Amino acid sequence: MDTDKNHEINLQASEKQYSKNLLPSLSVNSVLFSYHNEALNVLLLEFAETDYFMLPGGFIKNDEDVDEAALRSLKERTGLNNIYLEQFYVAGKAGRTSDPVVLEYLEKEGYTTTAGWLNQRNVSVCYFALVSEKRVKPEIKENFISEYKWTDLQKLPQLLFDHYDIIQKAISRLQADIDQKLLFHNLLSEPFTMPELRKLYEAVFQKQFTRSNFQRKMLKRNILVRVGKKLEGRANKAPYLYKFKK
Amino acid sequence: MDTDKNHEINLQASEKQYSKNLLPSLSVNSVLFSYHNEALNVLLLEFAETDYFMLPGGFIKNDEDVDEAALRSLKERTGLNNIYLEQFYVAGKAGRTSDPVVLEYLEKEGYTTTAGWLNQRNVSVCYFALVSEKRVKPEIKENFISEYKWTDLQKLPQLLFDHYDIIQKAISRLQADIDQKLLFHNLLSEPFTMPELRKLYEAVFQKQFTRSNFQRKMLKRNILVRVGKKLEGRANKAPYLYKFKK
DNA sequence: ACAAAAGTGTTAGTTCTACACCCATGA
DNA sequence: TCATGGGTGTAGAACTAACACTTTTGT
Repeated sequence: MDTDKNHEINLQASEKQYSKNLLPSLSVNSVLFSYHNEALNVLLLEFAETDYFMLPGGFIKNDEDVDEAALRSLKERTGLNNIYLEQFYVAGKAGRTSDPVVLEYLEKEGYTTTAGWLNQRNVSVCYFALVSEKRVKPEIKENFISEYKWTDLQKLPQLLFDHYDIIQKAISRLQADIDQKLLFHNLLSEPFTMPELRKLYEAVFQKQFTRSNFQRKMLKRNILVRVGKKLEGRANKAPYLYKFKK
Repeated sequence: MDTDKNHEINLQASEKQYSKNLLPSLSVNSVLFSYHNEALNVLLLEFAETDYFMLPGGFIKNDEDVDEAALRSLKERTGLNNIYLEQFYVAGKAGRTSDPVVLEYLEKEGYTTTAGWLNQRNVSVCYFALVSEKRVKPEIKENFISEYKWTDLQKLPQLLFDHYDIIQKAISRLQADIDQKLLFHNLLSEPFTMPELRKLYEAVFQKQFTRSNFQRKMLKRNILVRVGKKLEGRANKAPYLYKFKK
């Protein structure tokens, strides 16, 4: 009974998507990381002035690779072209998109349950992206989105759906890949100093690294080139500047 | 023009799936690994007596988690319940399901392009599964599938779609996870000997491990318990037997 | 006794870790 | 000249890799 009814609802919503040449029941979500103020930040969107936040996402066109869809939706949102993007997870739980906060809001505002993309069955292919600070100017044009903000990972607000879990999985994957794939150069603007690089690692792994050993380890990998000295007005020895070796 | 036509085709096929309560455009595929004859094997299905093979897969019910769908389709195919299953990739290229071999076969046999699940746009959530040898009795009930076989990874036949890439990605992920998540105990039947365990590692990584060092490394991790000696009729010292410590 | 293959030991080399020491800079 | 913080050195521990030696077993 009840499942039959839900099925009808899904079918209708799905046909709407098809009419726009979009794959039904499927979407992408992106965990967009930046490094700012010595902390790892993530881009969040506020849902309808509820103080609840969510990850940016988008749908997939019929004739478009899923990877392309992720790149396109980020480009549309941030204007950025050369973003490092990595697929890391599929969120596929059946009930993942029925969030009480959203349902209550829709009911209060008089939306029918077929109103939009919010509460139908949805499987999401999740990506994380790395961007240098300040390169991004997000734009909000979607329905239900009232605001965006960069949030320190240690101070996450309340998140809708399963987006908290998705963020945690993104962090795990970033930690696993940052060394192997040398991802850090997507988060720092060149040139950078060794202490800056170390603090980035400390933000990513949420732990301290011994200063001297960290420097030795990075230098031994032969992936950095010194490009001079940093002459800052600080009461200490000026650190060297480094660039990432191509 | 042409894209509009394809769109119509997809929509029709999609509605067929909905009528069976299945999510459209989305499926799961499983790379089912076993360890047999000192080699890593993978379960493949032959497509319509063409000598081309493919991975087992299945669709996702409307009210079912994607993970559940993967488990269910494996259970239906192999009868196994407690399988280790891990999601590792999403194959999402737009053209991935149009394989010339399949298209030619369908045309030759007089199928229309809306005939089945074979050549519509499809995004596949990929899992790898680990099973002890001999526990599996695959059954073939699908259309177009003429045979199944376990194949040595070093002797793969020609594969349809992007299934070769998927298998390679599965191996990479298995290599990355086998130590961390102690996956080997899903591939060996207990009790096992240290040489057997070593040969499993050599099959997974396709390289030799020094006998003495491998033993030391595994024992130091404190995850194995000796349960006696193997008294085999072999002209050499009988190796110890081990079980996996829970 | 011998071959085969398992268990154990040894040694040199490398890497990790903690900490000490020195150096440059601005107040 | 002092505090701050970056750069470099070093000794001990831990880990790695190659190889030698010993033990068990069936023929």
